Amino acid sequence: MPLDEAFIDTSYMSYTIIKDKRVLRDSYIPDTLPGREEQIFQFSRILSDLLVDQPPSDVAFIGKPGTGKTAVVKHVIKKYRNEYPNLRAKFAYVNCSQATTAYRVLYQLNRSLGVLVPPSGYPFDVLWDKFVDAYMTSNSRLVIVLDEVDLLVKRDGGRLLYALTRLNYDLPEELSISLVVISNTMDFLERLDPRERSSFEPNRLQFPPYNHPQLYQILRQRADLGLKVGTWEDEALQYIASRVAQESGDARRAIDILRMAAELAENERAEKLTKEHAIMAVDTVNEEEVSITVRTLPLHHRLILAAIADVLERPVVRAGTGTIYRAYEQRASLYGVKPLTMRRVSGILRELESQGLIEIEMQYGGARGNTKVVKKMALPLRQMRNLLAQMGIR
DNA sequence: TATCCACCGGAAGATGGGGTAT
DNA sequence: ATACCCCATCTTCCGGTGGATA
Repeated sequence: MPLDEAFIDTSYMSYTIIKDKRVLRDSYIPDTLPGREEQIFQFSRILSDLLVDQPPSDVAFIGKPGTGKTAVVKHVIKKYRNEYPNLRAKFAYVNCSQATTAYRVLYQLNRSLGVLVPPSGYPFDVLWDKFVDAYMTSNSRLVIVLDEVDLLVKRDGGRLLYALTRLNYDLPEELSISLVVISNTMDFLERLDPRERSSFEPNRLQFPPYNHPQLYQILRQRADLGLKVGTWEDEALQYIASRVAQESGDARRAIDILRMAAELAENERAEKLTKEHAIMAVDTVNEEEVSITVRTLPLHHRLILAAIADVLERPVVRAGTGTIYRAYEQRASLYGVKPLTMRRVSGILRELESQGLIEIEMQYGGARGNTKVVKKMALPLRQMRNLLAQMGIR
């Protein structure tokens, strides 16, 4: 018997529940996607034009966060790459949340064609020409996936989309560019100006929120792959599934909760992941998420958040933009910085809303005027205060 | 019916900080 | 060193908005 065996403490191992942590992250893409069979079928069918060397039509994936849009795209593209290695087609995937400007998207596209250009400092036209040149000589059809395209369109107004679709008219028969755009909402299509809309009319693939049985299947799949046999109770999965189905149908969130529940169970050296762990995990995931986003917030965003807490503390006062702004001015002078303008603060309130840190409701009319009113924060006031205090704002 | 209040949100320009090329 | 680029963040400016009020 090996000598060192006696010196290794293996007792903690018997409590281990997690088998493969990667599986419990939402970036992991499993071999099958429960509940998205129809979308996979549709998208595969659209791409199948490539098999007869025809250009596939453009597609728009529409659906709320965590409804499997990105997963379906990656899944199907992977399948095509594996099953048809000799296909005369290239796929390029760009996530516009990392590349929010036309310049940076083009930078990514160049890279995926093997052209290295500087990440900034170059004239846009040069990047465009390089891209076109590189594509012309590639001798294959191109499918460009633009994930979170609404972020790009918001800034760029869709000029890049227009340029890319227009390019098709100048290409020879055997070349083509097809766009697959992914978006949370449909309103980015309305943001495009009329000229663009007439040349860009994608097929629409809807991604509805997952329901309870679908979420259960997803969790079941992750548990089977990522957790050890017999270390979890079915009830826990059912609880997460029903909870998430009610509030959002967001699979990403369900998977997060499952992972957190498993970690909680391990931490207290439980033998099994139970429903109680799942219940606790819901709150913990919330806290963790908020804490992470608040930590990355710039100074003035934090001051505004603190000002909102100040105002909400006095329930008599309406937490409208004006009141919040005056509280923020005090915070700023206390902190010794020059306050931003009201226009800017108004915009930041919207930013905080879209980051899920506050809830806003519009109130129209009256002598009090039109204003945003903050209804509540993502965490109880005390917790939010603590968080801000940790960052020197008290 | 006109006006006003108190804020909304688009557009455009300023600012400052990153970069490249010569 | 100089002359260009890109770009996020703010400021400035300004035409809405809709019930309350005169």
